Amino acid sequence: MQVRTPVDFGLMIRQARRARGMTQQQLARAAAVGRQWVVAIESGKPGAELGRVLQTLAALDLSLTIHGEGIPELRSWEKPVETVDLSAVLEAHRRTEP
Amino acid sequence: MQVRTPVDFGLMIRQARRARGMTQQQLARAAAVGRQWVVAIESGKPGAELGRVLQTLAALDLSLTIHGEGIPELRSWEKPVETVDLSAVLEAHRRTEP
DNA sequence: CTCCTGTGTCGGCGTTCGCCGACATTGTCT
DNA sequence: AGACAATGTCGGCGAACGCCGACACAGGAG
Repeated sequence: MQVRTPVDFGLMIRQARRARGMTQQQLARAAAVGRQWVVAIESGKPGAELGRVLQTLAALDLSLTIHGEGIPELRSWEKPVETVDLSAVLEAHRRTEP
Repeated sequence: MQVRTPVDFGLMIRQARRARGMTQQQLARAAAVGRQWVVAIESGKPGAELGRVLQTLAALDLSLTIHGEGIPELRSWEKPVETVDLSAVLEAHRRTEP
């Protein structure tokens, strides 16, 4: 789901919170923010501080992805391990030493 | 690319800005924020306000995606148009009226 | 009906943000 | 060498943030 505005964040957070059966109070504790702040962010407050937003997303186990020109698809440590065709390697080896 | 912390946002924004050959000043103008603010966000300021961050991402033509349990994959208006096998439809029609 | 929970709003307070102007530093030109 | 652009940092100021306590208003459960 794409997010373009603070309101989008609000809707997503509320939706995820409800889906987990959490109350605003519980989410606030889990994210280490005030309950009021949760009310504010869920209503789409544009002035909300980035750090707390990310804390909240983490508390809800939500993940954020960014993409566009000049942005790699994955982080270096997220890169899948290079795959190898083991059979081909063994076959090649057998040919060298029958 | 996944973003978890304000620093991640900073790195991505800087990378995208450079990829577009923009200066901090230009980005600041395009995003309607102060040049200093760009310096701050690129260094990963956690207190940065959400609204400006989104403005900046938009100015760089970057898109944010959120996913997790309870979050739909697409917005309603983003749902791909239902595909139809035109050939099958025509074929079926031919069978009814040869 | 009453009690309780969940949510939204108010005022107050201390902290922090964001903008501006100015300066220092670095790297790249001629 | 000097000149210039780009970046990062400082202080000051007004505005907004976020937390707290308290209250009002549904909505259910007893």
